[in-house]
Amino acid sequence: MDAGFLLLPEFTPAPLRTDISRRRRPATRMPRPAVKVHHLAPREYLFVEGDPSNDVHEVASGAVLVVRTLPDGRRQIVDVVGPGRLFGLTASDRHRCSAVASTDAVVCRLDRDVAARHPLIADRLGRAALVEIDRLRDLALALGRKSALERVAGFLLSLVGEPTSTSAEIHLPVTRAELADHLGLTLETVSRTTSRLKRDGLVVEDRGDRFVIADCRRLAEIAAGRGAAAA
Amino acid sequence: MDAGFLLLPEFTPAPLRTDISRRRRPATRMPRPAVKVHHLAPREYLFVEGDPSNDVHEVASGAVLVVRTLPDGRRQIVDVVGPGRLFGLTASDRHRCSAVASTDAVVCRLDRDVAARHPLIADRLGRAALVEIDRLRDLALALGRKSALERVAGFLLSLVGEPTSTSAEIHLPVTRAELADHLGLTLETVSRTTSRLKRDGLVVEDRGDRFVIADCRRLAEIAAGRGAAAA
DNA sequence: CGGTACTTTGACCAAATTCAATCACTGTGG
DNA sequence: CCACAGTGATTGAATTTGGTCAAAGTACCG
Repeated sequence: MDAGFLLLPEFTPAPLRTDISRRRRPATRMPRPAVKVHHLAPREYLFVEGDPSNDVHEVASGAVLVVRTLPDGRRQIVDVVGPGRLFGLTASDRHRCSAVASTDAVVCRLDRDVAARHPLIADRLGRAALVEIDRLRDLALALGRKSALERVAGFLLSLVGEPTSTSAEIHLPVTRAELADHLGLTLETVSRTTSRLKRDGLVVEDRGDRFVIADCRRLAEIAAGRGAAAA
Repeated sequence: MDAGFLLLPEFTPAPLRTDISRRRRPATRMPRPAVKVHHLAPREYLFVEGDPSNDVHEVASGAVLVVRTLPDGRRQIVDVVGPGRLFGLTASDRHRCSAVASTDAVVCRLDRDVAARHPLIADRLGRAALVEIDRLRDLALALGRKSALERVAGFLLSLVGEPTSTSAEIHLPVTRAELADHLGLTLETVSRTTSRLKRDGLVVEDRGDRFVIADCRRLAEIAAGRGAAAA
């Protein structure tokens, strides 16, 4: 596990990666704040709703789901956090979400106040909060106004690193059920939708959690609601 | 217009109010950053998607809608901003949302970098960002997992100031269409839902934009998905 | 009084959910 | 090595929630 190297590095507008391809280090030397490293098995919880929100977290490897739950069990995954991204931000002194690993994962935990006193980290924290806002607005747009096809297309695209190539290989770090809980759908609808994408030749699947997007541009058109058959 | 007094005061976890009931001032004296005051008519835009995001805004009076739009015109209102709240936060150097007044409104505009250098305001900005994250997560939960009835009930409750009394009077600062665009519904569904709430005696309506919530507790149960007839 | 903008209501429709098998893959034990 | 759970994914049929289309209804304003 190479988690120890990822000590709250400079912010990366990181795409979701399940492997760590490079390491970054702060531009200046500061006293290292104490970071606790956690290893999580799939479905293992890091914190749950109601826990004190004294610390912030960073994913070193794997993926962590941030989940908001209704009393009757319905749940909305508000974030799928991949390596290099911070999570656990809230204005409240208690978490209003839970955090679960969706794969084997390593996360770094850092005391919130310590982080706030460390100028470099504090800056990164502020930036991460703003990025989170942008991300959540996109999610709201998807949940409120997009069709199942558009939502799924958008999510698959979000797994692609650079928005470049016309084709890309991605790894789904979540099950269909989790995808459904993230996209406000049922797992059956998600399954039908991915099947349709395959049937239409937009993606090729190998082994359930591994996809090849045939044409990112087309998929992006669909995700943006500009696709021919948006429904 | 008493907007001049509201010079980015201390953060208030303010409920949506369309009248200014009190003023606050910073705890310490700092050189006043230059604030520009804007008066907006209903449906007047303050900024649109793509505009440079060089400044942050605060609503002094009225209400402002922050809107994310799809190329084909579908839109998601990601925030309904009432007096005392900041808006216009983003990680990007260009706005990815538009901001429109839904009523006559007064907003204060402040340069972002100036704000960042002003410790008190910077602090408030950071806090506001975290509050925004919590708010957007709630919205995502509503859009992704709640029924029309639950969404409308939740929105009406969000208009109530203190979460105290068993009954409360509220003012809707938005049209049915705007409410629909905020809750991911159509205006017809919103209308049907408010009608149902009236029929069931949960709210009483006078004059379209003025409601009396009969029993906040019951409405909260419904909004949380615990209500008897959640559908 | 007529016009405009917004809201309500109704009838019908469709996208997505629900319920229910079935299928595919993995790992285990005989 | 193969049968068999067990987990997750897919597919199908029926249902439902909310959307679409259309027609009134209501309030406000010149």
